[in-house]
Amino acid sequence: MAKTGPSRLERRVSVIKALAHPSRLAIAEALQNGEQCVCDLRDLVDSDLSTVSKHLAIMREAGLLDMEKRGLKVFYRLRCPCLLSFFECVDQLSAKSPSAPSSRDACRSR
Amino acid sequence: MAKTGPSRLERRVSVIKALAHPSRLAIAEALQNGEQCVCDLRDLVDSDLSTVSKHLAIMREAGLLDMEKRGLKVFYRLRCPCLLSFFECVDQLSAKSPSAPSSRDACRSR
DNA sequence: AGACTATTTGGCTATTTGGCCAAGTAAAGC
DNA sequence: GCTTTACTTGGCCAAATAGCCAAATAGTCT
Repeated sequence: MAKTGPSRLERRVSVIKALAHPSRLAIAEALQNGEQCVCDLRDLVDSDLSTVSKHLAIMREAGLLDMEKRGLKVFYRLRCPCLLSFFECVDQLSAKSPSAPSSRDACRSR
Repeated sequence: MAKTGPSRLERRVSVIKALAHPSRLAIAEALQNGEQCVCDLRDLVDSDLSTVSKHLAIMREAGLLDMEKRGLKVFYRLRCPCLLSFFECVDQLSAKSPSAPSSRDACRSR
């Protein structure tokens, strides 16, 4: 039963990669307020529809998004609201300038 | 005072990008157990020392790591322990197969 | 069926990223 | 001051990623 598949590390990386792009991150942020169709998201990130569609495919394959077709439109939504806490962590890390002198306590929890 | 600098989105992206690579993520995970020197981390990810050093620079510039030179060795440590909760979120997202039928409740908190 | 709208997919190039080697720097030991 | 150890930096090439256009698909409407 050689059901090896991607390791935990690889799965983690694919989720993180799916957020590691300005347009994709902006999409994830926007979807925190509820589902949106592809054309709305295209307006948000202002790039070609095909480009947006490919970004969404990456996020979907990483497990970030669910899609649902209703009529002509396809609606995407976050599969997990835990992104909120995820972003809080990211913001704490990005709050201070890189390795600045007094940055040792960028997060209070230490 | 045109002190624009990188936007919040760009800063978030740079933190996330710094984790979006198997070696870098493995390093971040390892550092959850405390600081390590570069040569230890090189053993961990098993690539050229120069490659590891560049990975560490990326993580440092993103604000993820602090470095400290003691004697000949350079020690790196996480600047923020909130990565734990970050990874919990990532794991919830990566736990289920992409958009599988019954995956709507990959996270209980909904 | 044909036209129209919304989205995805394929193909192509341009840019970015990753990794190795070689050279450079910095602290320690002799 | 020369050697060794521990790392960083620069250069170069290969591979991955991003974005655009054109073509394909799917659902609506007439």
